[in-house]
Amino acid sequence: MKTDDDTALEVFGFFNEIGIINQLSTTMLAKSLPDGIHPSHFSILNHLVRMGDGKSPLRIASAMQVTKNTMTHSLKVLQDRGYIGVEPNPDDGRGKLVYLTDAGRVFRDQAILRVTDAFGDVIGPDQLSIIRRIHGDLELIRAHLDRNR
Amino acid sequence: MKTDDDTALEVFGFFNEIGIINQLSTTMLAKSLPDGIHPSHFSILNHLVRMGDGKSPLRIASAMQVTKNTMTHSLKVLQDRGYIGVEPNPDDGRGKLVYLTDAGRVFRDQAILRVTDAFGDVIGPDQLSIIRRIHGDLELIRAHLDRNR
DNA sequence: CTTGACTAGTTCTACATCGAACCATTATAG
DNA sequence: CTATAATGGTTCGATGTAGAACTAGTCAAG
Repeated sequence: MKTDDDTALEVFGFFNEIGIINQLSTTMLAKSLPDGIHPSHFSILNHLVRMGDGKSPLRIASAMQVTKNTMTHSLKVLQDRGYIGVEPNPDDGRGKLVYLTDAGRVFRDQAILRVTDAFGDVIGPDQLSIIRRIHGDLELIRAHLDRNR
Repeated sequence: MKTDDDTALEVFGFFNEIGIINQLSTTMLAKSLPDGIHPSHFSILNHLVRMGDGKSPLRIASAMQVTKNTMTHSLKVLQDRGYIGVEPNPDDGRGKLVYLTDAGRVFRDQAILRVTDAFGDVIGPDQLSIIRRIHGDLELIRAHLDRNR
């Protein structure tokens, strides 16, 4: 019969597996990006392209699951590189809005190509079918964790 | 018909989901550990308890998927706290061996209780069944990434 | 033996990230 | 209206982590 302890180990083992996969994939991603651009920066650009820009820093932070102070820092890096522009929100004196620049879009598109290449070398048909199989379940877990934070 | 780009987005979305789950679970874990003990530190203690101590720093680093310089740092923290002892390897003048102290074992056991509590509040039967369902697939992905690093 | 390649750990520097304290603006209650 | 609470961002200090260069010990080839 299963004890609570067994269950705990099961849960812990699961998140451990998640952590290592994250570690390995982040490292792969980092290696296929140019120097000075961290995976998290790329992720922000990608988010803005896919979801549309003109979002507030706080909204982006929430989507990326990082704190707002981290987002302040990351946006500064992207702004210094000329990939985004940050402007005050005309409707709210406290807020700001983030826009992609042309350079930002170009950089993101080129980065996608390089990243796709790098991952294509490692992710074969077998892995792809696993990814497709469990993606929905991962979404459920993520949504649940997010809701019960 | 599916293009390469669609596939890339699928793969990217998968790792993104993994990253967010990792982020959320790490944050949960961090909150249920006492101040000054990072999840990665806890993970090392846990590893030593489960796999047996007397391992070299490099072996532990490899198991945790961090670099050896990171491991040097983490072990120093654990040693300062009195949770581990580090001794020279009698069979290899270059190497060292890591041992758990009694305090380390006690701390780990207490931490397990607190962590189990915290996760028990969030992980219900539905989540547990998902975890059981996809754990094997995650192992496959992890092993593949590890092999093709 | 001795030299050159390899391995185990450390140190240094850089950076992403967090928590906490803080400022400015907006919203709400009395 | 005014005082208080809540919200959006920034700044500061601390810390985990990676990459590169380095030291010291081991191993292998001649």
